[in-house]
Amino acid sequence: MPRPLPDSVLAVTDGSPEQVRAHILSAAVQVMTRKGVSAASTRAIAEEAALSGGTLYNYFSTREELVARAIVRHSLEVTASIAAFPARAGTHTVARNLQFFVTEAGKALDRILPLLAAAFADPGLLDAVRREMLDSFPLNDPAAAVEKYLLAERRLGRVATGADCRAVASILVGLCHDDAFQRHLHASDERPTRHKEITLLVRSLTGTR
Amino acid sequence: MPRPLPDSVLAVTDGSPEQVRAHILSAAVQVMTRKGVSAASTRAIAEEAALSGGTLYNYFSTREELVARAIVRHSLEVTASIAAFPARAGTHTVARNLQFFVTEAGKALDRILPLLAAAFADPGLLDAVRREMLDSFPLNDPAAAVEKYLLAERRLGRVATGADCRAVASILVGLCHDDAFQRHLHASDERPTRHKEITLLVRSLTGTR
Amino acid sequence: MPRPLPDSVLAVTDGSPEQVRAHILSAAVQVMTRKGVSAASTRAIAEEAALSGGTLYNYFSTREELVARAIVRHSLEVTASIAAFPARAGTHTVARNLQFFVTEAGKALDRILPLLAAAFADPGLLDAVRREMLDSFPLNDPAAAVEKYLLAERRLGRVATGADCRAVASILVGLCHDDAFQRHLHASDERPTRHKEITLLVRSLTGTR
Amino acid sequence: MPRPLPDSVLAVTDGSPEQVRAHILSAAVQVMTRKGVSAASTRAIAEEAALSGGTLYNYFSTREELVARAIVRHSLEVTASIAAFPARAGTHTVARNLQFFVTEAGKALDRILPLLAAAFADPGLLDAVRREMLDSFPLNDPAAAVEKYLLAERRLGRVATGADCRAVASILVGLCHDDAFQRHLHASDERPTRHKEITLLVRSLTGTR
DNA sequence: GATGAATGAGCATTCATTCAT
DNA sequence: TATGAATGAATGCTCATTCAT
Repeated sequence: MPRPLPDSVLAVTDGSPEQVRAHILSAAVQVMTRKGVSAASTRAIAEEAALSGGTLYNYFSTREELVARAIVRHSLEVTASIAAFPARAGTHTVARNLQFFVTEAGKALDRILPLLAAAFADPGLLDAVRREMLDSFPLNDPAAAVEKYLLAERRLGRVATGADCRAVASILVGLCHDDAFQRHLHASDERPTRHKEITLLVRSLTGTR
Repeated sequence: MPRPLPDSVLAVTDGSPEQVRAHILSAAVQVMTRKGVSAASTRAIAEEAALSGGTLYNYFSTREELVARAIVRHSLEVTASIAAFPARAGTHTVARNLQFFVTEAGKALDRILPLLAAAFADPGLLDAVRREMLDSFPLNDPAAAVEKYLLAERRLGRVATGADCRAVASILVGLCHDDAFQRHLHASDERPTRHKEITLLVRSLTGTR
Repeated sequence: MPRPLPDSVLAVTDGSPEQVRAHILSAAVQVMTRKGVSAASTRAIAEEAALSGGTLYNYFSTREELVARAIVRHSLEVTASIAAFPARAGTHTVARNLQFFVTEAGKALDRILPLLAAAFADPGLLDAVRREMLDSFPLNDPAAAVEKYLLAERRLGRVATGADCRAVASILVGLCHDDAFQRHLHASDERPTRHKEITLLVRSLTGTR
Repeated sequence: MPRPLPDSVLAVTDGSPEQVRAHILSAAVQVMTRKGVSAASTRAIAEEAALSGGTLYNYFSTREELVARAIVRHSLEVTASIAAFPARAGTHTVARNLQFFVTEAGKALDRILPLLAAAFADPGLLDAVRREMLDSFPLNDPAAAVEKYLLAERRLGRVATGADCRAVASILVGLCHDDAFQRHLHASDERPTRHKEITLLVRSLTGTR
């Protein structure tokens, strides 16, 4: 019988469907990152959002849709900083910038991986995530950001004209994925610097021997 | 009606504990790959194995142990062929061999990724997988296999003396991980050839420009 | 079909949480007294209450809590009449009143004993019962009621000044326990009158020989 | 396929059905007293007896029969010492002897009560226990032992001729039951001496005021 | 006889979803 | 429109019992 949204919700939203939806998604992200995706039951999300369980269904049609949307939204937020990477062109050294990317992308992946892993483990959820990604496009494409950065450096003359920027970008992102994968698999906190690989790539980019 | 294993099980095993255990693990892998790890309930596994639910517990002490063992065992089987990769040293061309590796490792990863992802999504299961991996050591380490291959090529003179074989191996494996990740995330069947990246790596290996 | 309580439940409650809780507790008592505490599974209780199994958990957090509460509540109800016993002081004869107590307490114990026995047999349940008893205090203490009655009789002059009322009360309650125990152990319906023991006690109380 | 009983069993029995049965009952008693009746699964009993689970069914037709028999046997053993009580007639003082009885019977009841409680909680088991008791008759009847003791004292002149020995015996046993009951219900280790009640009884026995 | 694996009903509990209020 | 109680299927796991060997 109680009609208005609880005060605690109105305190952080204007009560509009969009904002309430966003509020619920934030709650879902909170729960998922704190306790894991499997702990993100509708009850837990509703509690975190300070809403009744039934209310969720006024904003999302199933738990799957809600969780998928939360995963994608969180991924977008976490990778947002990557969009700024091309702006580093011309600053520091190329090697140091690539190193920086590996470190930052690594941190971002650490936060995303558990959520995407949960999606990979559940075909229905994975489908929902895919649908959601299509709607949310363009996703932050890390390889594209790196390529953009390298092309800028090429224009600045800090990278050889013939360098295959796309290939180097792909490789760099691959390294990040590998690192995150290994870290999770072996419960390691070590964050490899990838010095040697970056050196190899820089040589390739600059044409030095 | 308690005693003999059902005919359907005896048809594919000799009834020995080892084979029954393997049969159950196969059933678990079947279910997990077909329906996702989250659908691999004890009931579903028992049904797939054509066994009663209680019987599972004569062979495994918890569902977690059973699933973890199935994941690790499947991973070992799928990556077994990688151990043979170093033997390609001296055959074909280095580029073609690396290409071959990317393709084969990609196929293997496609089969493993969903299972490992499920482990990543469930802390308890991940722990069990780690324990299981320790028992099953040595795991097939793809980067080590590639490095071994490259070192052999260097001995054969097909790779420059100064080439950083370890770094190239790391990069190659990173590419594979990235490919598999992208493929799963986007439900793609495309298998990128990674021609350009391999070219870059070969140049680095041979010291050509 | 999720929402309203079934008609059969609304027929005996007003639908308020307190009454539904009481209804569930009654169902639990029914099952326990009819089939034994070991048969009081959540399913059986839910069925007796004409509710879905999950609904129980909206009113009690575990089966143990539910069963313990049912046991204590039932015990309180059954022993409620004992609180009125002291009011008999001055009426009838002391012997007849003690006889009356033995009979009434015996009937009450017959209904309680199997439930308390079940608690004795299950450490976890026993703990829960103890906790519940603390909350429900003051429990009806039969010995205290008898002592209170005897002290009143002493004030009225129907019991000798030097009589040890506490000791007599203890003894009387002990007789009741013994009777109930024997009755249950031997599936007997016989209700011993305890004439001779009461005579002995009355002599002690009145100082007659 | 293994035919003979395991060595560990043959080490403590002669392999005859009676002794094997007794061995199994001992194992059951061990488990029940150590872990509680609810932990006395057939598996646990078989393990304690160092026998295969199926073997139990060559000696007992159901778990219920086995457990009931173990309970009754244990009760007989524990109360065996009571048979010796009448021999105390003429020694010490009557009061002290009654005190001794209360203490000893209390200890015995503490060991029996959890087992009988479990039986009271489960109608099927209780029936089995009753059947078993009929077969095992005569049970050690504590009240009868006390009465026998008191009659002997009467013959010795330490108890008045007119004393109602039967009634006093009943009362004393009732006190023991009550004590055990209270102890279990309140998780108490206190063992009340029952000084005042015994004094009352002794006065009744000796005709003193 | 002794074995121990197979059985499947049974257990307490959780959960996404619904819908009368 | 928000609520929160009702639902009942599903979960991992245990257990007494059977019976081919």
